[in-house]
Amino acid sequence: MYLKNNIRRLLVYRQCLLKLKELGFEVIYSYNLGREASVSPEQVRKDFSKFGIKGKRKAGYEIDHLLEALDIIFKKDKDQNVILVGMGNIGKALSNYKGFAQHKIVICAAFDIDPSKQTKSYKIPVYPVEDISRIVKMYHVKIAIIAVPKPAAQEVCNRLIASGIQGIINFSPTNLKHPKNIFINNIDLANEMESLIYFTLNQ
Amino acid sequence: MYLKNNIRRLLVYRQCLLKLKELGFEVIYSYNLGREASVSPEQVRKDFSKFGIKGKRKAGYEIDHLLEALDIIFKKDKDQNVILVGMGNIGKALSNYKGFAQHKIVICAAFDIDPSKQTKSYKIPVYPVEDISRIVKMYHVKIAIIAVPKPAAQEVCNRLIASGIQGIINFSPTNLKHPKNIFINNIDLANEMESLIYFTLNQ
DNA sequence: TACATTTTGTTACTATTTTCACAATAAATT
DNA sequence: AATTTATTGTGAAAATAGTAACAAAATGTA
Ligand SMILES: NC(=O)c1ccc[n+]([C@@H]2O[C@H](COP(=O)([O-])OP(=O)(O)OC[C@H]3O[C@@H](n4cnc5c(N)ncnc54)[C@H](O)[C@@H]3O)[C@@H](O)[C@H]2O)c1
Ligand SMILES: NC(=O)c1ccc[n+]([C@@H]2O[C@H](COP(=O)([O-])OP(=O)(O)OC[C@H]3O[C@@H](n4cnc5c(N)ncnc54)[C@H](O)[C@@H]3O)[C@@H](O)[C@H]2O)c1
Repeated sequence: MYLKNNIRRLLVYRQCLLKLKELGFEVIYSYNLGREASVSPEQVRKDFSKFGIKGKRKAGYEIDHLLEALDIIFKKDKDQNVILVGMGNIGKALSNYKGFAQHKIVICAAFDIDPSKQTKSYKIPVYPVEDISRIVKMYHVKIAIIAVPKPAAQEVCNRLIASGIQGIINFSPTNLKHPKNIFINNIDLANEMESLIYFTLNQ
Repeated sequence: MYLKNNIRRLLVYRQCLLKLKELGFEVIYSYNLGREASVSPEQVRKDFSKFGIKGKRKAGYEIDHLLEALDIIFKKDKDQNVILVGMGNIGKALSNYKGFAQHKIVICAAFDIDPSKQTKSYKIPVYPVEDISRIVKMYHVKIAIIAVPKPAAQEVCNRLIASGIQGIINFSPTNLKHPKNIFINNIDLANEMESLIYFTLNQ
């Protein structure tokens, strides 16, 4: 079953629901949430329906109930440890970001090849790359972020996979070779800009 | 016509082609490129076909010809000026990045509400937000990047649109309200991590 | 030149996603 | 209690995307 867009939308709904809750709402209708998330009301209902999340006819959905259901889907009962490789521009930005905490995402360690980055002056400890395997095992880490220059990315990827990492966010603008049981989410910021430019300029 | 995935794949092909060219290839077959881009050969051919890009039966595609065709599709004949609002963690990372140049993307100015950021010590000039409209008009800027905290994002978005911006990359984790002729590409890094975690943990 | 081989380009097919339509039902109103 | 109204949940229809199959074309070979 192909659920990619579905999952992405659920995550958007989650953020909208937190916002709406903060604004004092306790119950929402599919069209409220749809308006907030830029999605059609039918799509909202179908997305919830696919995961067996129920509302009440005429009375909409209880926000707290939705958030609980989403927490179960996304396993938000405990923190998810993540490691970061490459303490450069992007790596530093990510390691400084406080917003991951409320998603229960914790960057528990970072790694860099440059000894001058391996200090305790960052918010998270920065180790040499040789320590990846040890730390991954120690903290049962499944997810890693690659934020190294393009020429180093494949080598880092291989090392991560050999250490037991199962999912990778890759910021380097290159398509990494990997076994098909490993998930890779490429975030290519230049391509994101280009595609925005394309759609903007072609009306 | 819904071309979103198509366009994204073309951008991936572009990066693969540049790499393959660097490795000395002059001609590639759909399966070479497909392997490099993690896409089926049929999909590669279909994508090109949709944009009228032709190869030669039995002789594949000339890399230079493909790159030229892609340059036309993505209007790479001249630099594309882009502005950046918010000179914090993400803003600084983006403004330091040298890789945009080879995509002909130029961050020509940045803006921040904090006077201490409005210095000439960054690689690009940082102005107060009141100057957005003036600079946008002066440089004919169509595209902006929002890298401000969530609570400021909508207000910044409104100002950008009022100044004539037509496309926005939004790093703040919120769904911006906007007229439908404006394109918004939301890059929500926490959600990207969450969706990777979802797919990784659900096998 | 005829024949075999390879690879594109496209059409037909399949799968998935989104939209539409409306019955079911809960709440509100008379 | 009956009626009206609003909203969900879902099955059917439409749109989109991706896969497979294969004829057409280019190249190589006997
Ligand atoms: N900065 C941006 O805004 C931006 C935008 C788009 C894409 N990217 C991509 O993101 C990646 C990181 O970009 P950046 O600007 O942070 O780069 P950067 O050069 O600032 O940082 C890279 C870091 O990786 C470390 N490193 C190099 N080789 C390593 C290895 N083998 N193992 C471990 N660490 C290693 C370096 O010491 C450095 O600290 C790059 O691939 C870049 O193309 C960055
Ligand atoms: N840093 C990350 O890794 C990361 C990860 C995910 C999401 N984000 C999101 O990206 C956005 C930026 O994150 P950051 O870490 O760079 O934040 P930051 O706090 O480091 O920087 C924000 C910058 O915006 C400026 N600013 C505030 N209000 C403004 C206004 N009204 N007009 C112009 N400038 C204004 C501030 O002065 C500051 O320089 C946030 O919305 C954040 O949620 C960041």
